[in-house]
Amino acid sequence: MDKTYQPQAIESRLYQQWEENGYFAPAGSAATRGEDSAYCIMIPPPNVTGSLHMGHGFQETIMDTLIRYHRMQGYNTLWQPGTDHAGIATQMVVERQLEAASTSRKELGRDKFIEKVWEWKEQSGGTITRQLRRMGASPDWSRERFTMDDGLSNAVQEVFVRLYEEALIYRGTRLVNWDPKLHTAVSDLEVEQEEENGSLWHYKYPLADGSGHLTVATTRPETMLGDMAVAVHPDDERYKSFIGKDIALPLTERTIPVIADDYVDMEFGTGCVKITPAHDFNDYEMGQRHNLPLMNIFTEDATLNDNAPQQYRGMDRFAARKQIVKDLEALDLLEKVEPHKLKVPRGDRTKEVIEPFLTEQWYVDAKTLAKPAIAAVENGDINFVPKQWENTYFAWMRDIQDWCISRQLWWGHRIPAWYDSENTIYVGRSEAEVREKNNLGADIELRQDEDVLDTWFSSALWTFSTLGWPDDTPEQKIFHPSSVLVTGFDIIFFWVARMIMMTLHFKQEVPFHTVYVHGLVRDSHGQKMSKSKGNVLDPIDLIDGIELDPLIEKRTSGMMQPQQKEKITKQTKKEFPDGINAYGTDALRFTYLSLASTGRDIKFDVGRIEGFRNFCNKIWNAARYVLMNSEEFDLSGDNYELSLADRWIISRLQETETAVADAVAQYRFDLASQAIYEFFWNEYCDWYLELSKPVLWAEDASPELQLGTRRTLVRVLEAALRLLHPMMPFITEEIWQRIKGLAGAEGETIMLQAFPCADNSKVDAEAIDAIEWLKRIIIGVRNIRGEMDISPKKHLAVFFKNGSPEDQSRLDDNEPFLKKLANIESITWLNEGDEAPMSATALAGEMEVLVPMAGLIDTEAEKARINKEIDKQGKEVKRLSGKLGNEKFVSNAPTDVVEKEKAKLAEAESALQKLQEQLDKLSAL
RNA sequence: GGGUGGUUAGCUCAGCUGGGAGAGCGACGGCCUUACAAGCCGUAGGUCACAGGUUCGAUCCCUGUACCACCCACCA
Repeated sequence: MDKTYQPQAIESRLYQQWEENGYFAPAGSAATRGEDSAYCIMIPPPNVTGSLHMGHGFQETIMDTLIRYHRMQGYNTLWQPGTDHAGIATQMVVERQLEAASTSRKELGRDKFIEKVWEWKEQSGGTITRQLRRMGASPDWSRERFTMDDGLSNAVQEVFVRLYEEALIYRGTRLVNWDPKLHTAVSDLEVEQEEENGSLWHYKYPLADGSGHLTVATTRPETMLGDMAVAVHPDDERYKSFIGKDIALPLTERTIPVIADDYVDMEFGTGCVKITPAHDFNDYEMGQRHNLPLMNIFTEDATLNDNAPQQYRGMDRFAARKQIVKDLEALDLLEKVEPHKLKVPRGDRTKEVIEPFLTEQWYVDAKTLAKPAIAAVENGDINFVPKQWENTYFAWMRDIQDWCISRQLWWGHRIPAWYDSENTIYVGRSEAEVREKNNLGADIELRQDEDVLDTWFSSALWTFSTLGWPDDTPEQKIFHPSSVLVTGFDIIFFWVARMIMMTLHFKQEVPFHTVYVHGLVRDSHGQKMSKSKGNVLDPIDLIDGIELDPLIEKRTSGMMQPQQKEKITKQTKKEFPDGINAYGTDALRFTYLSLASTGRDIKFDVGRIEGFRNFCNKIWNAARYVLMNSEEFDLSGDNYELSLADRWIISRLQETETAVADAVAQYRFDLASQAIYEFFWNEYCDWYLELSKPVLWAEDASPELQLGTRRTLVRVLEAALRLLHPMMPFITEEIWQRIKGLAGAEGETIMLQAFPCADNSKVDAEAIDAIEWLKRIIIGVRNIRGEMDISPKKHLAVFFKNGSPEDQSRLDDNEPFLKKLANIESITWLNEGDEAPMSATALAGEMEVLVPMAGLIDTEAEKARINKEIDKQGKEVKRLSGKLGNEKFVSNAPTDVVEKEKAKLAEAESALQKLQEQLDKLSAL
C-alpha cells in the first residue's frame, strides 16, 4: 500500500466494477423480499444538458448515503435516476447556439429546431450523469428515465387528458406573466420580484370639462396609453367631488372616468391611481369590478401596438416610456418626479422584465387538487424534515392560484388538444382518438395546439411515471410510495407540492413519506455561489484538483465586463494561490455530510475538506498498520484472549454504532459523521492502535493475547469500514477488499455487506473504566512533560502514591501499556510511609502520579503549574459548595442531581487539598 | 406588510425536550517515536447578541429589542 492515500488511483476502477456487477439494482422481487422491506428514493431529475454544481453534489451525497445505508441493511433498495428536459433552460441554450450561428429558431422552423435540441441533448446529455458517477452515486442506471422519453410522455398525455375530462384542466383568457423575450407565458413561481431603483412620476390628468385636474402617480408612464380610469378612495375627502367625472386622457383622444374603489391607498402617492386593466394585475381586478374595458397596447414583443396613437406604434416599451415622459413634460403635465424603489418582476431564466399580458392559456385547477395534498401533510402521511417547512407548504397551498401550464415554447410535451376551424377544442391521446371519439371525418381539418406544457407538469408525475404508470407495473407495487424525497427548499412549490397533488389524484397515495429539505450550499463567506460573482466551486474540481490558471479561466470565461473579470481574477488568486488540491470523492462527500445539520444553509470552506482528506489518509494508514501486523498471521483459530484494550475498543464500537444509527434515523448526517470520525481517529487510532503495540511487539506476550489483539484490530477496522461505507464508499471498499479475508468476511463487495448493528452485550463497563484510568495517568504524565518542557525521548521514572488496592491491581494489569504510551522507564508503588522524592504531580482520582523533579524540572515552573490547577479546582469548589449550600437547591433539585454535585464537590476538594499540600512542599524548599 | 431561520472560541459549526459549554480548522510550544509530518504530544481562547420573565438553577423555556439571511404578498 502507498504511504499516502491516492483517491484517483482507485475511484474510477471501483465505480466501474460496482456498476458492471449490477450492485446498484434492487435486490429481489416483492415475492422474495416482501413489500415492506422496500426502500426507494426518486432522484430530483437534473437538467439533462446541465452539469453538476455544489448543490447537486450535496444532495446526491445525502441520497447516496441513505441508499447505501438501507441497501446494506437489507432493504430492497431502488434509487431511481433520470433527467429533466427543462423546457425553458434547454430551449434558451440551443437558441443561443443558433444565434451564434447567425440563424434562429424561427428560421429553422419547429421540426428542425426540435431536432437540433435532441442533437444537443445527445451531445451534452451525458455530462451530468457522468459527474454523478464521479460522486460515487449508486442509482440503478439501468432504469434511467428522461422526462421526454416515450413512457413518460405517455404518462403526461394521459394525465392531461384525464384532468381535462374531469374539468380540472381548462382553457382561459386572463392576464398572465408574459416574457417578451421568450414569447411565452410563465407561472407566478417563475417570476422573481427584485427591488430596483425607479421613479415615481406625478402627472396632471385634466378633467374633460376643463374644470381642473387630478394628479396621478405612476412608476410606468408608458402604460397610460392603456388607462381606462382613474381611481380614488371612496372616503377620500379630497377627491369625493371628482368621482363620476371624466378625464381627458393626455396624448390620446380618449376620455376615461374617475371611479371610487377602496383598494386605493389614500396615503400613497397622490391618492389617485391610473387604472390600466390590460397591463397590471391589480388594475385588471379593479377593471372587472367596475366593468372597465380592456385595452391592450403591447405586442408580444412588448412594443406598442396599433391601439396606441400613431407616433408610438412599434416602439419598445422602454423607449416609449422615455418618449411619453418627454411628451407629457412638453404638455406641462409633469408635476414632479421622485426616486422610488419598486419591485420589478423578472423572469427567473431570462431576467427579462415580465409584462402582465392578456392571453389565452391552459390552467390546472390547483385549488381542488390542493385540498387532499394539504390533508396528507396535516395527518402525517407526509412528514417534512425539518418540520417547520410544513408551515411554508401550508401557507402556499392554502392560498394557491390556478397553475398556468401552457408555454409558447417548442421544446417540451406538446399539449394534446386539437382545434377545428371553429376553434372547438378536442382533447385526446392522439388526433385519431379525437376524431373517433367526436365523429370527426377526414374532411374536417384539425390542428394541434402549438403550445407545450410547463416542465414541472411532467416532473410532478415523476414518482409514478418513472415506475411505468399508467400501466400496472410490479415496480409501482413495490416501490411506490417512495420513502423519502431529498430536495432543496427552493423547489417546494415548484415541485414538491405539485408532486403531492398529482400523485394523490392519480395514485390515491402519497408520492413519498418524508421530505428531507436541505439548505443551500454557499461559499465560505456565506455568499450564494454564482457565475457573476465568480465564486463558484465545481465539485469535480474539488475531487480532481485544478491549477490556478484554469480555475481563473473557468471563473471568468464569458464575462462581459473586463472590470469584473479582473476582480474575480484577483479574488480567486487570493483565495486559491496554488489552485485547488485533489481531495478525492470521499473527502468531498464527508465534508458535505459533516456540514449537513438540518435547517440551515451551509458555508463550504475548503479548509474543511482538507481536514477530511487528512481523515482519509488516517484511515488509509491505520489500515496499513493493521495489515502489517496481521497479514502474515493465521487469525482463524478460536484460541485467543481479549485484553482490556480489546474489550474497550469493542465496547466503544458498539456505542458508536448506536450513535450513528440514531443520527441517521433523524437525518443528522453531521452527527453521524462526527461520531465515526471521533471513534476512528481519537479512539481507534490515537489509543487502540497504540495500545496494541506493546502486545504485538512484546517478546514475552502470550500467543492467545496476541491473537486476540490481531483479531480485534482487524475486526474493528472491518466493522468501522462498513459503518463508514455509506459516507465514504471508495476508500472503504478498497481497504475492505484487502482485509476481508483476515476479518473472516465473505462477499464480493462491502456495498452489500450488512451494516453494523450494535450489540450491547459487548459493551464492557469494566474495560471502559480501566482504559479511562489508563488514559488519565498517561495524559497526566504527558501534561507534565509538555508543560515542563521535558523531552519526549526522556524515559521517566515515576511513582504512584496514595493508590488504592484497585489502583494496584490496575497497575499490575497495565504496566506495559503505561510504560509504552507515556515513555516511562519504571513505576514505583509507594506504600503509606514510604519516602517520596520531590516531584511534579498529576492526579488520577485519589492516587497521585509523581514525576521526580531532580535534574528535570524547575521548582518555580512546577509551582506555577500547580497554582494554575489550584485556581481551577478552587473555582470549582467554590461554585459547587455555593450551590450545595443553597437550601432551595438541595430541597428542590432531584436527588440524583444533588448526589452528583456532591460527588463532584468531594472530588474537587480532595484534588484541591492534594495540590495545596504539594505546593506547600515545593514552597518549603 | 406577513412569515421562517440565525446570532455560542479568531473562523465554520455541535450542544441530545433546563444541572453553569464542545469539535474541526486556525494560533502557540515541543517532537522526523519503525501506520500516518495530510502525522504525534501538549497549551491557550467564550458575560453563549441584548433586556426582561419563569425556575432552587437558563446557552436551552417564555416575552420583547437589535442585527443578518431567506420566503411570501396587489401598494400605483
